[in-house]
Amino acid sequence: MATFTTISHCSGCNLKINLFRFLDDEQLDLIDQSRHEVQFNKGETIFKQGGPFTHIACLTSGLAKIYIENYDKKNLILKILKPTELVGGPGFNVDFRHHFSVSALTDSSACFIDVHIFKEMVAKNSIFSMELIKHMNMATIMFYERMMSLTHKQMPGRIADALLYLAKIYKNNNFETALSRQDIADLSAMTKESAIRICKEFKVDGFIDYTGNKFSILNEEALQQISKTG
Amino acid sequence: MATFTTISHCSGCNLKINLFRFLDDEQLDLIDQSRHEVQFNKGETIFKQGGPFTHIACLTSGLAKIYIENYDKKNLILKILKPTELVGGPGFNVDFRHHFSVSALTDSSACFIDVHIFKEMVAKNSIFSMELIKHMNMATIMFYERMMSLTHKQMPGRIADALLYLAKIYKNNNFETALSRQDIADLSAMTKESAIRICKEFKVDGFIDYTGNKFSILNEEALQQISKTG
DNA sequence: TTGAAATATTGACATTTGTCAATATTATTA
DNA sequence: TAATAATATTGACAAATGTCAATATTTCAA
Repeated sequence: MATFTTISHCSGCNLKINLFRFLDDEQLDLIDQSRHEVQFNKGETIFKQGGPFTHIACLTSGLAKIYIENYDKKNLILKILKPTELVGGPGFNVDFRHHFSVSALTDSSACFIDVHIFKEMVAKNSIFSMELIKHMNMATIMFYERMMSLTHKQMPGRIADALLYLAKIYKNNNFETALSRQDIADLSAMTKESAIRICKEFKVDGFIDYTGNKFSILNEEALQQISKTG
Repeated sequence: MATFTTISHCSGCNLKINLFRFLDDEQLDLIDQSRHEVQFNKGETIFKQGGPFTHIACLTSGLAKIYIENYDKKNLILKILKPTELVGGPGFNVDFRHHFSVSALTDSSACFIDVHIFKEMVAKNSIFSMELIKHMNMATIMFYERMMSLTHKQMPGRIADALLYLAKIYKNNNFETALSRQDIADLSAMTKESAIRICKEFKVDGFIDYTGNKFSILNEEALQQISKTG
């Protein structure tokens, strides 16, 4: 079960969060008063697609996946969330519902900030709102790349992208991933069988190696090339 | 060649543009002074991907496509732009470059607004900035749907989506489209041959009819169903 | 009006990708 | 620890999709 705890103060944490740099002390206090931290176990849902958008979350530890759920079972992972990234969603100022789900890939903790208070910050602090817009636009730019990768590359290119992305997430070409094979498939818009097969090919070709969930990228240039070729 | 003209005043036009409702008269005047209108011939480029993002555009007549260009030749049409929609892009507040191209599908005209002035409006008018955020988020929500359609549906589902989208653009189930078959393919993330084949199937099945670029949706429910089924 | 040039259509075929079922491996719990 | 469930892997096959080439049709300019 998710449990509640309290950590010191936002100000100790906020330096890492790009956006909150732009709040003054008073505003930061206001956020600090309203926030609360929640612990999540691996697999637990942080935001549920379709559910009410009452809080912005900041992942403070662990790893989470942001994904769109489908009528059938085919999910699409939009992004892997790592500390100390913020997650809200496009329901902000629209319908205040979640348009994706977020769930913990590992035991995690997240700070929740009341969206009304967040909204007030945006309305009252124009520097903050300009930065929020920048933040949203950067997400959109990444999203465009994602879209091109998923719609215009064949499976090897998409798996190469996924592996390079994971290496970036883990900040290392050797990483033990919390993602299942199905997650890797959901990140690459293909079936898990296909994802497994392409990974195996890369392994046979000597571009990567792995045992279980421990991956090593042995030839990053080759993967970059495959990513480009599509 | 594109030519310059002048029309009366923004205030005559702004009622139709959701966003500009939230500017006061003074701000509207400021925009009015800086704006200029340009005529585009069919096929001409309005914004070029990679180029400098100096102006926001508002399509005042005609139809345009917003698309991402690829290293090879495979473009992806993100959306069809119709009057009187605004187009800027995610380069705003980020790198002030265009991350997609926009080109006229028919002879068109567009008003250009200096992005510095636009930015000032956003910074100075919090209602306007909140609405801009809403506007951006609505685009993102539509984009998510697009992404799921393109990555998780098979070709018939994607073509059904494209045809239903076009009917919405033209506000009629009978329309003569300015899109080429290649455009329809670029909207559906497939080759033009495949797009043609699926359209033909729909025609044989009696769901649609067409001659040249004149399309009729005869059985919208069937298309909706195919869209759902994937 | 006529002849390029561009666009659209079709068919044959190869390739890519998904499906399904069988089996192996790993994690979890009684 | 053994049994069970969940996850991962593999192979055979079917279905979906792209490629290429040939031909038809339309558009546009001289």
